[in-house]
Amino acid sequence: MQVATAVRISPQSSTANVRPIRPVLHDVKASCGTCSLRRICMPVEIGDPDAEALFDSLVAHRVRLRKGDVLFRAGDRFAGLYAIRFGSCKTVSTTDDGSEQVSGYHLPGEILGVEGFGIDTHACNAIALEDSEVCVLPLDRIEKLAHEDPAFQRRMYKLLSGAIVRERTVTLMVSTMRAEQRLASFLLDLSNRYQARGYSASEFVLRMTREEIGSHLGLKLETVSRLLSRFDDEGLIDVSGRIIRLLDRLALSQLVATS
Amino acid sequence: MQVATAVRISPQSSTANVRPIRPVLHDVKASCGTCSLRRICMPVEIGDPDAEALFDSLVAHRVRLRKGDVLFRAGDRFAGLYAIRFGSCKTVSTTDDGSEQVSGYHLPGEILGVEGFGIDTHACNAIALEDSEVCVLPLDRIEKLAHEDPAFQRRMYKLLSGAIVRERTVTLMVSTMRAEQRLASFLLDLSNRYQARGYSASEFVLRMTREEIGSHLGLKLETVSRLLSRFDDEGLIDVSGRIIRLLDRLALSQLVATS
DNA sequence: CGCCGTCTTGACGAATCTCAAATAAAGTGG
DNA sequence: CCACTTTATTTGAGATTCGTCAAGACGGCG
Repeated sequence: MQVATAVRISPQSSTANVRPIRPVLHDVKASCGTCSLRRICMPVEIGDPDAEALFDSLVAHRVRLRKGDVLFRAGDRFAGLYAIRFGSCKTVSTTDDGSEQVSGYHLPGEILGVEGFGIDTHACNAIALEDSEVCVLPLDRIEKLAHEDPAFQRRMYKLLSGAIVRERTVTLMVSTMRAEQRLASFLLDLSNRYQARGYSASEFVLRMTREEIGSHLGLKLETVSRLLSRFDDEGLIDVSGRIIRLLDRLALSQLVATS
Repeated sequence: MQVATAVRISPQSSTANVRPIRPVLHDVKASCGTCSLRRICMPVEIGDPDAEALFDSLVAHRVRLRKGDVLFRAGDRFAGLYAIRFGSCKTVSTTDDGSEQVSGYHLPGEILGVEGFGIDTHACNAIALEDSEVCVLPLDRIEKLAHEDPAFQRRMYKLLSGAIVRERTVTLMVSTMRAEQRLASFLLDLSNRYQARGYSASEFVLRMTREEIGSHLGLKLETVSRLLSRFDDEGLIDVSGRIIRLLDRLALSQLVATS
């Protein structure tokens, strides 16, 4: 049986020349039914007890990741989806002509790997930004469940189309907004997502470097740094390294809205 | 029964305040089996005669669109997917804060509406760029076929995940490439897609205005115009209004590849 | 304590946008 | 089919935003 293997990459090597160091597998009995993130992760439309029973067969096991570990790599055989249980991951997309970009910043309850669904290989790299744990949802179980339960089937479609819409929003943001608007938008989005997960909406820790944030927003690290400093000066936020406190959400929203 | 109605919008009104003028419905008996675009549009992995029979039930009818007609609008109830039979469409995404972008330029054989799949409403507007005809694939037929035929199910997943990957590529292009690279990339992509459909790879007509192209690439119309002129001066392409002839693909490719 | 990766800040330059005006093309009604 | 209106395109000059290069500060870790 093909299992997901998480490999750790040494900090200096970015993507090329990585060797598997430590396959980390945890075989915790996992159940979505008792998971606190279920609302966010896999909400079934109706509280159907049958569906709930089906759900418990979805997660095969969990994988522990340490900061920098690679969950999957572009070109890897698509074996299933991954749900973040705690921690955070980034996904990095690469083009044939060498350019590279942080395409996503993923929080607990979010599903990774959707871009490989239906294709046989993953199209990006997923890397842990801190010590994390993910639930492994094997492809065959997903397909079985989808076939048996129309509600779950629809949930899968929703997952995929939602990813399309989110990608478009990112494109739109990157191509129509100025740097300050992109960053404000990024901070507000993070705030909302943390809040939805029960964390503080006004204070959180950025798990990405300035460079990674810049890559995600189509900016250079110096621009990100300068803007964070400026937002701080203007009293919009409070920056202490990677700890961010939002002081004036309204002003941030207005900044995004200004043409 | 809810059917797709194509409405025509007057040129001056862009998106807001549009009224249905002329619901155009054609009830041509349609079959994928005999369609010349099948390879591109709905390729089934194996030439399975059973699958082919199923396929013929997929298209309910076809709709004729005139230039400027709206196929569906953001917020419209999602009733199914649309396959372009001839002609071309653009999709326009809007954010709540008012910014708007041409998110796609769609050619014959391409499927529209995937971003609404699994959600109950469409998330963007689809507008005909010229007189066109699209096949209507109603949701219930898609779901039925997907449930009965695993190969078709996989095809659907592939369609959705492919859209995710394509969106990411666009984001990456917009956020990492310079204007000239984006435009060169756009022209080469169009050329490839026309070729795949049996049209000339070296000469084609742009169905979008400079402004729409700019919107799609995250550029202003003046920049698009200037660059087209420059490519023409440099002998890379020949521009006559919206007719484009690619003269030096290699140079265009190299332009895209240069860091 | 010193190294290394990360972050901050400044000065300068290049890419792209904005504004403006002229020209070309397309659509409209007689 | 033509004159007229509207829209689309081209091109220039100047302004602006953001990237580039560079130097130093900060902070975690061995």
